[in-house]
Amino acid sequence: MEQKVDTRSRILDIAEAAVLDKGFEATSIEEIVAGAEISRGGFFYHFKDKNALARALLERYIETEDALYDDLFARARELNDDPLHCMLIGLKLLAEMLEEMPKGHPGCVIASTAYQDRLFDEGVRDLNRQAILGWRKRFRGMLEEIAAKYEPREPVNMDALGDMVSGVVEGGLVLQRALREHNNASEQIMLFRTFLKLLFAPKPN
Amino acid sequence: MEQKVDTRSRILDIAEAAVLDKGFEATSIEEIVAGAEISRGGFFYHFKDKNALARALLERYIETEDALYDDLFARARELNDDPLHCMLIGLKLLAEMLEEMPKGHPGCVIASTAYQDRLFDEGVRDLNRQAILGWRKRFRGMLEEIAAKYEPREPVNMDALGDMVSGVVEGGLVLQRALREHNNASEQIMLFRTFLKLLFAPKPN
DNA sequence: GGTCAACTGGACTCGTGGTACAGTGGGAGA
DNA sequence: TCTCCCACTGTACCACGAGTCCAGTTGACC
Repeated sequence: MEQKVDTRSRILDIAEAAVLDKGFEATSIEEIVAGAEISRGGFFYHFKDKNALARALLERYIETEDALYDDLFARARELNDDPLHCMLIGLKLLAEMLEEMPKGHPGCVIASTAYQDRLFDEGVRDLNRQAILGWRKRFRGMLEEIAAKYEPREPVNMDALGDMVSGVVEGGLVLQRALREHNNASEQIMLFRTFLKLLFAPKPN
Repeated sequence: MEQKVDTRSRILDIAEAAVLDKGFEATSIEEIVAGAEISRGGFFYHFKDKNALARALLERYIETEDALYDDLFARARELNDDPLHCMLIGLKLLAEMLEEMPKGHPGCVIASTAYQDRLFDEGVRDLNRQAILGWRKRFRGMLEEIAAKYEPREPVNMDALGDMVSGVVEGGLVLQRALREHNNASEQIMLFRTFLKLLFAPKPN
């Protein structure tokens, strides 16, 4: 039982690193089994095909990402009870976290699968969709709390504003991947933070 | 001579549509030659391998994208000479353009290649990089013009702010791809526009 | 009539995904 | 201690797509 869990998650670890490094299609089962020191048969014992691997990878990724957001904004809330300040602190923490990663954030599995989605079945695509909708809901909730207290200085679509957190992170990750820089995502988050500050700043009367 | 150009760009047309639809790796040479009604030999006569195809695709994409931005902001400038208003009009036009595409924007080749970049050689990756750096320069220039006239209400990193245009578009495209919605990118651009409005709004004294 | 660019078409190699299945080693339960 | 089953190993095999090689064809133009 221990070994089962062990091998399976070892496969996932190796696969995740490889997929984030060079993309799903470019990662061969051969190199995964070599890295995990198992046989090809062993791989197919755990995952019926590459699609099943993709699904497991996505599930795990979304779970840890969600946990990370939970933790981040819980800490922010401890530091300040005001919804706006809590959001601003949370974003700052997120930006710092992204920046502290020595090689930069590995890149988001979401975007990576979104652009290769025909390789996957409907289930995987739906997982992807649900993850983003989940983040929309999460951030939209936080933003509405803010808006209830501080009237926005310009009219905004709250769903879109909630999406902007994911969008800015995804976009930043695309940039830093393509540019081979390492702090674009965190800078983009900080700009979004500035946007929120301006949007919800109390009107000078 | 005519036929050469004709066949080559016919290949590129078919390949571009297929790549944007399902990703580079998922597009087989078989289907490209079937679509273009040529033989496999004919394909390899024009492109020595898939990498050469990717490069040509990227070059063409970047060229048209640049031309589009040129055109868009030239029209915006005609409508209003003030740098801030010109930028705001240009962004509005961009958002409208994205929205008018019936099936939504096909998705950006940049992001798609960024997440599969190990399939390509250094040249293709560099092309990608240069394109984004070009956009950074373009938008940074426009933003500096604005900042010279309207003092920003919050300190911002101008390179990052220039990148935010690309980032917001790329991020929006990732979202609409994954969500299967069709106006996320344009909404994200409109939010960025609101950000600029707030950032450069003249201070009430 | 000869040359060359732009192909066609077929045969072949190689890497990768995926199937099938027989066998094995070790731990848990009877 | 025997048995069973889980978690594999190892091998053989197929399909498919990328890429190579090359011999031959067609049409334009000098």
